[in-house]
Amino acid sequence: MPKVVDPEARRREVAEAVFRVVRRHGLEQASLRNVADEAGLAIGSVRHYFADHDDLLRFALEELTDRLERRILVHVAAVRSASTGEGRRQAVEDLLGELLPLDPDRRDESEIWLAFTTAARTRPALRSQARRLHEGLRMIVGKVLAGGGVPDVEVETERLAALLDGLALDGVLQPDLTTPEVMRAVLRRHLASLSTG
Amino acid sequence: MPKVVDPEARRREVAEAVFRVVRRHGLEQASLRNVADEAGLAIGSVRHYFADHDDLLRFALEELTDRLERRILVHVAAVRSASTGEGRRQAVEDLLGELLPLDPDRRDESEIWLAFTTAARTRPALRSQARRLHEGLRMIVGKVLAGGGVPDVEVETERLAALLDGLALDGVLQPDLTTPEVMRAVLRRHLASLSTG
DNA sequence: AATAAGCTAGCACGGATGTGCTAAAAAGGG
DNA sequence: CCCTTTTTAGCACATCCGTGCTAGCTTATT
Repeated sequence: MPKVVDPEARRREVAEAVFRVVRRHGLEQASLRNVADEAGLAIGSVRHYFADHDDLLRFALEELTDRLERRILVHVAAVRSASTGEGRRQAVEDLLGELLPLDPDRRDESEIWLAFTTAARTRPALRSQARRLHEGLRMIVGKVLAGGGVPDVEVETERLAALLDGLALDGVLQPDLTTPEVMRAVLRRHLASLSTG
Repeated sequence: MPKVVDPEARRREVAEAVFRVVRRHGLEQASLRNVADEAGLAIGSVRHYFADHDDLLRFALEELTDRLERRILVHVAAVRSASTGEGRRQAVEDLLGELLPLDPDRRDESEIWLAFTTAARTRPALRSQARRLHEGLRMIVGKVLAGGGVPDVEVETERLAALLDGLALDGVLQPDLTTPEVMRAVLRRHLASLSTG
């Protein structure tokens, strides 16, 4: 009977506003007021869709996870179909590159990822989702390595995953030093050393 | 004529209080009030030693940098003196291990490092010091690799530095998964692959 | 003992934050 | 057309923040 608004779509729009605020001014500035302003809504409207502030941030992190997962899954299929050799090498590089701030879109996503995962250390509301994201990434990396016949999969998984996390961190915090070219070169070098070593 | 208090020592004590608050509750909780409470001082006393809030955080980050630098420099000498072979390998591992959360002390330091460097992205007051820290670490890693006769020093420096950053990040955020043993194994594996590859 | 300076304590202000609550507005089904 | 229910808007309150000020305390020197 009333104005019908897909509540899930609305929540996603608000999450987008959260992302923009976080990118520009950091997670600690993602207050209800700032987010509502950024979304062009009144604070009361935002609160109608979210139980409280924690609920808002939690949903935003879930949204980020979903988006990332969707993007990665496409590449997983590509790696599977690219049977072997050079084709597979490129597919793996493309897959892992999705986790690095190589272009403006992925840069935004990495900035948001970094803000949320680090915040999760002291924000209980974010911990479980941050944990899920962390484990999901390890699972993907582990499967890629196992599929490539890399020995010592456990250590190598953590090594590659840590390298990706570190590259993303550096690329976000010192983008003029850790440029996309540098990140690509490092990733390629690492993958090459896994094949020969 | 008045009670004489070494002001620099006082500033360092307050910085310690900042560190404790940051470790426990995050950088965004390091307000003048919380820090003063933690230090057992009145807010007015803290403000007597620091021009403003930015000055406090800036000094704390400089203090962290100094402490880290002092610890690393000892190991640099050790690496230089350990001429070659197994002795050098262990010395290098010990040096780089200082940058990882391998024990409670270094864990504290890594937590604080992560909080400050990530905060520097959106806090202008911290940017220059965070930059200096970042570059200092690269310099150390670069020299270690060059001294070890590693080819492609530039790419390898960024690769190892990113790996260390990533390991520290994971060790801080998921300490039950990325344990000291895991970190040590990954670091050792990486260093080994540099020698043989 | 008097004094002058460093040091400590804390009040007051304007602004921001999360949340409880109320009331207006909007719009599709009767 | 009207009514019901979702959606929107916003006020009010307690709390916290950084900072400008102003006193009072403490103590080494004269």
